[in-house]
Amino acid sequence: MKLATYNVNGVNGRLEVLLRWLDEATPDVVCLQELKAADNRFPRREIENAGYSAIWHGQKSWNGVAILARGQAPIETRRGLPGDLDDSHSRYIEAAVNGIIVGCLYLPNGNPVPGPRFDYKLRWFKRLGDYAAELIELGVPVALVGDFNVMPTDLDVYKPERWRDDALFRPEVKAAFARLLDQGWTDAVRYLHPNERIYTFWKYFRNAFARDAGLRIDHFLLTPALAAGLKRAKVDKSVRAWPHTSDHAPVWIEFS
DNA sequence: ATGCCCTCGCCTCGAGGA
Repeated sequence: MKLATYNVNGVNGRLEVLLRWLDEATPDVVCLQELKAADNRFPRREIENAGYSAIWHGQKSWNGVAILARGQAPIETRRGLPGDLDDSHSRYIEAAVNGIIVGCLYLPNGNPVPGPRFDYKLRWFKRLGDYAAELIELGVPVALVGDFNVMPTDLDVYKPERWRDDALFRPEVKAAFARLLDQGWTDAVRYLHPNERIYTFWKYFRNAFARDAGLRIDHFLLTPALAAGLKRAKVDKSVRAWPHTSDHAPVWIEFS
């Protein structure tokens, strides 16, 4: 099974790039983030014509997540993270697909630090941790996939010293990610490539992609049974160089 | 220390992104 994640930065503005990548990469299941589109603006027909069924949780202008599956319909199991009924951001959707549970998430950015946005990020991360603990206790195969907006270690940042005070790299945020690993989740890309510099995002500014000034912030967290079957992991870096591309590249893993 | 670029909205600049 080939499972992918792609922060598209606007699903309609990015539709041509998304469809081209789906055609070339043919992932079985795809988690999308930053749709930046209301539910009725999701390009369902174009994605179905590409061979994918989808569920999505949209929002006008901001956020928005979706799960796509090739040749089958994802069965929605959750929409929105538990723990705060007043949370209006569309940042989590979950489905049963291909015999596993896939949670697609877009964790808050959190900048500037300090401030209400950073507080919201920490609260959201706490809710994710509480829910992830429940999921892993179930003993069923689960993948938590998406844009976590955290670089877990110095190896995941082109210039760590420049990012120390940023919401993506603050100690509290790295600690929240580490707590997920302590629960028993496996960071799939890092597990397969323990010492490699791997980035999934490059700013649009300052020619960051050409300089390879990147960050690794898009992740796959796997329960033990899924991690045991891991075969490959790759960033489709070439997509980041396409015209009108996202600032993130698609990332995928393969497992049995 | 800041802006660099890019998205969306109802809009030709502002907010947010990371």
